[in-house]
Amino acid sequence: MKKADKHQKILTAATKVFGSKGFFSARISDIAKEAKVADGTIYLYFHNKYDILLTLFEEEIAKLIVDIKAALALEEDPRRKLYIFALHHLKLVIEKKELAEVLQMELRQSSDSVKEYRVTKFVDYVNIISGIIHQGQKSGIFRPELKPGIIKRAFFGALDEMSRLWILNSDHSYTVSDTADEISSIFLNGISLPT
Amino acid sequence: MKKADKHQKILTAATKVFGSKGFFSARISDIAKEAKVADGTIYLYFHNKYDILLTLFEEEIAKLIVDIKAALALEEDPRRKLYIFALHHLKLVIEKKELAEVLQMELRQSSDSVKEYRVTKFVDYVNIISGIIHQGQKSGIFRPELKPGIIKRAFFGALDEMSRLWILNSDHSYTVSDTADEISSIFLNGISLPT
DNA sequence: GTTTGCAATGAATAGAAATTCATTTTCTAT
DNA sequence: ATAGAAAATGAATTTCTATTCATTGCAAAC
Repeated sequence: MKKADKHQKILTAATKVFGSKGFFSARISDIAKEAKVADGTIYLYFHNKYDILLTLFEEEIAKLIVDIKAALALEEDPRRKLYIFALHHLKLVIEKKELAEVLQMELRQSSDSVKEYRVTKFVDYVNIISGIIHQGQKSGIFRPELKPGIIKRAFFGALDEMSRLWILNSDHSYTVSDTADEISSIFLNGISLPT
Repeated sequence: MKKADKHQKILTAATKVFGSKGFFSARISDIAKEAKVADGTIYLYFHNKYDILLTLFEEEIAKLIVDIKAALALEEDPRRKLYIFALHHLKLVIEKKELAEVLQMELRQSSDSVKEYRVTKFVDYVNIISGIIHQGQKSGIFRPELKPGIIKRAFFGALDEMSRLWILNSDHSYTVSDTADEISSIFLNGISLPT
């Protein structure tokens, strides 16, 4: 097995374990077991437990940003873009459940190092939304008096809370597309100028 | 000092410590120090570390639900009610910063016991919103095809995400009332029937 | 002033788990 | 086939901190 493979294998295992038990309750030996390597092997690839979490963020959120930007590049209309963002985000939550669980929990930790991290990668992701709002305001589709800084948060928060419902309760009363429809519909009605 | 005082003193200290370091990184000795009691004293009032967290939820969220229900009882119009909820919630975040931090973080933990807890108290709180939506739909003010189960989440998520911004970044670009205005305005526009 | 019972203390204990490292296994080049 | 290097192993060590409990302090009762 190539070195890169084992790096990824450990990260995948860590995602699973962190996702189900949370960072603090996860033991290195759990991750090792899941990845089918010895405990010590993990230290050949990562400095320590926290480094695994950081690397996971770094690599996974980066991928995510690339993906969603690619999807958005195909659209011009800000209204469509907002919908695409919602759909894409919610799909991700279903398809990469474990990763979503890790993000859900760990982004909220208040350890200083996570705080510092958050202001880089995570904010990049959320700023994609304010970009869309901005564009819509410039082209006269969205109400100009609304603050993109608040809307991006509100919109992201709305999506994120739905994820929480799905992840924590395994509740699937609502489908991804119903939810994306309904949330973007509320927001689009809420922020669009009357025509 | 009366017994009840010390119980409260420890809870207050715990709120502060959990809020700033998170449950897992907080040491019992940190809490003891903050409360100005000996480590052992804490065990005269609580069974264990986790019991402190649970009690904190139990007592504080209960107070919160009572408060907000009282404020809402004074209003009849569902549109006003939604605004009041937003304002009340955001005010709380500012006034009881440490409690808000604890809720932010700990409600997202995936330990089974927290999960179980969440389905009782916390859901009661969020259900206040769906109650308002329901009322508004019955009286023909809100679009009837929207699902209260999604809206409540979206609305709560939007508020909660703003809290996160304030708590984690000490960012105060936006005031409480501006934010409550803007978020409830977006939602009210988004969910109301055209008049 | 002494006894009694409850509350508080904090040093000692115990358990858990992150990390290390001497040893073993696997791979690579000759 | 074999030496030497590189990677992997997992038992032993170290660290950390929740919890315990023998001791001390204190206030009311007698």
